[in-house]
Amino acid sequence: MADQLSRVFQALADPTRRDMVARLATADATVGELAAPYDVSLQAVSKNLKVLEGAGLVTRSRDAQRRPVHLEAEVFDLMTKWIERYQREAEERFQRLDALLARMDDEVNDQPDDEGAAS
Amino acid sequence: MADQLSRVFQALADPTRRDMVARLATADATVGELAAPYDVSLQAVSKNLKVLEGAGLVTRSRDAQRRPVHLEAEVFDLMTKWIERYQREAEERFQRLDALLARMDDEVNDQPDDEGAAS
DNA sequence: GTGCTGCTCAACCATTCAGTTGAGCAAGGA
DNA sequence: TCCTTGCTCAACTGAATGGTTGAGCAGCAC
Repeated sequence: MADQLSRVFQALADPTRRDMVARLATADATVGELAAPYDVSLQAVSKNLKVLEGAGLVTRSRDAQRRPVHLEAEVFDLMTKWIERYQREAEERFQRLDALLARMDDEVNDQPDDEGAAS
Repeated sequence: MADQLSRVFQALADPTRRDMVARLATADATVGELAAPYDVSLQAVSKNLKVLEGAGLVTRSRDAQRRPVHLEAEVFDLMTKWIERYQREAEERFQRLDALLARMDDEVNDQPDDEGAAS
């Protein structure tokens, strides 16, 4: 099976599942409540919940016949950590490039009559 | 076609593509360079790059026969904005629940002999 | 018990996806 | 000019995905 990070990204790649997560952020809900707004079968919603559950984004408990669904928001950290790492690396690289360009610019300005400076 | 946010999540759901993004964070690379570490055909890598490109995570330019690949890190913001919104909502909800529990606890402590306090 | 509600499981189907191979194209280098 | 390099496109394949329907089960209500 894929690693959790892959499963989280995969789970959120579907607009319906993202919408479910969005709604669960404000309140827990039963499968039926979650299914109501969508024009698909209850079974399809149940399947999507299984995907979210497999990614660790959601847990299901039991209350008589109902299976209330609860959002586990901590899993978001997995993603944000990954994203921020490479966002930061790319940003730092951009800064270095910027500094390099500035330095080259300075050298040109410091020696305006250098025979190599003009093209 | 799916919306961009879906395409970004979808693109990053694959470990190979995430690894490519990770490597592109430190330096641009050609298709061949990117393909080198993986045990798949060049065409497969080219296809994965197309997915990343479709998500806006990457752009390709031209340098003679080579097609240098460049990471566009700004797209990460799309994801982090989505994530942070619902992370925040879930967090606030948790805070409210916490406050409610604290308030209930206070009421019990304030009126310890209330006939309704004990079950 | 019987029946209703809320949900899951199993089987199936169409579509998408990640990989393959084979062909071909653009841009130097001989 | 022909060859090599670096890559893309097209067609195919097997596996996974997202949906369907039908059956069935757990937990109340009667």
